[in-house]
Amino acid sequence: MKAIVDCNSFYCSAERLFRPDLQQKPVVVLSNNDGCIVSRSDEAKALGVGMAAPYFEARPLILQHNISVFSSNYNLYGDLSWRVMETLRHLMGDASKVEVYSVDEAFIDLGDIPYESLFDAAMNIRKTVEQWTGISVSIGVAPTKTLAKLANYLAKKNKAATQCVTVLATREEQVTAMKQTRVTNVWGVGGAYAKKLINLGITSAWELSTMPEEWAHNNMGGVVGTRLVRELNGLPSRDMEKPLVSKKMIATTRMFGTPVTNINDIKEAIATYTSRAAEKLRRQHSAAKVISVFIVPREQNYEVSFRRGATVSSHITLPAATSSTNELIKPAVQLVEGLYEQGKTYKKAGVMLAGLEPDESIQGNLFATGPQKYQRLLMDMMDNINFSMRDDVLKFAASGLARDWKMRQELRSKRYTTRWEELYEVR
DNA sequence: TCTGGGGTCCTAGGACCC
DNA sequence: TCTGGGGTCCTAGGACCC
Repeated sequence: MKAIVDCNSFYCSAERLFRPDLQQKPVVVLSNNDGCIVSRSDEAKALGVGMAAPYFEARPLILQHNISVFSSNYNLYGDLSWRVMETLRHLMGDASKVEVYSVDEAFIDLGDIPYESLFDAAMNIRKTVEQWTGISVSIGVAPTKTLAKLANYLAKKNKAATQCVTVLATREEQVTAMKQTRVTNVWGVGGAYAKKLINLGITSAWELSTMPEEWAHNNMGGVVGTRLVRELNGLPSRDMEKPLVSKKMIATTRMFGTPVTNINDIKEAIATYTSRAAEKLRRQHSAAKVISVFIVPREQNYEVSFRRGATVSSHITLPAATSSTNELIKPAVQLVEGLYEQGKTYKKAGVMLAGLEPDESIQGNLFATGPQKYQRLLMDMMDNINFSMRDDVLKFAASGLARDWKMRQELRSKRYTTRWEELYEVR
């Protein structure tokens, strides 16, 4: 049996942990650039705040009901996430039985716990996590990951009745649950597949489970579709996965705080994103061989598109993989010159590093001269200082000083658990 | 009128996830 | 005026090989 443990309104719960006055009160957390709402407490949901609603649209409602608003505080969420996952690993007694799936979710391998004990086991996990970390979670238990996600969906949907734990151990329980669940709420069914399915008159998870595997293969992304149908039928087709040692791609992309027309501003932003991406690269001891850059212009014709114009991107394959910021900034900034068009207004840009390899296996560059040996030392020193002091004490000149394009983040709480200067104070 | 049968590797793009 | 950011997996199709 497998379980999925999912933190309830994670970002909101994290904010409330240090603001006990907000318990039982409506809270929302915004995406980067304070763009849209990415987490809502139950109270905020009940007041009608939509998921992923643009902040400016939800604002009247927020003011009307005095809902508390926070900008994203990823230092805080990252640290609390780690505490939750550590608790799960401790409870399972074996880290390999816990697969961290996202910042607020983990799959757990419950092994052969007898059916009648599953609910109590899950409840014990739920209560321990809450007691040790202050974060409340919901748990779905079933023979496959997809059914566990479905169980979790039902647990969250009716917290009072389920106490945030749903077990789908028998086939009868699974069928009943699937009949109650719309196909759009199945894990792995997104917008495109949902449209196809509904056109065919398939509206419930159960109906999807009765589709022939061959149909799923031909219409829902090949093996992905086959696996999905099998999982709904209780046949495990997605194993527990080993923790990913290192990422296969690293991206840093941001909306601009205000739209940008000047190429130098874009270059500064790209240089800054490249520095950030290179930090991530070094943290996982990788080096990148491919760097790509994209910029997104604002749509000129507002009638046609409410969002953005066509993204333009291009990439360069480097002669040798590298993890040093200055070697990456140069090609990145060059790419901007090829993409930028005079007279256009841009609203977003990003850098992606790919072709990643372990940094100890970088092929020696035949033409390397003395100073290159010290690159790594220099980078390590920069990373250490930037981490222990405040962000970006040390940076490359290409990143700029004024940074008019920097994203908005006006309502961020303190980084209570990761910065000494921002510790919680008790008077 | 006729035009093999395998392979591999790479990239772009679609779909999904939280 | 204002709509996020960071990932993964899979497939199709082209280039190239013998």
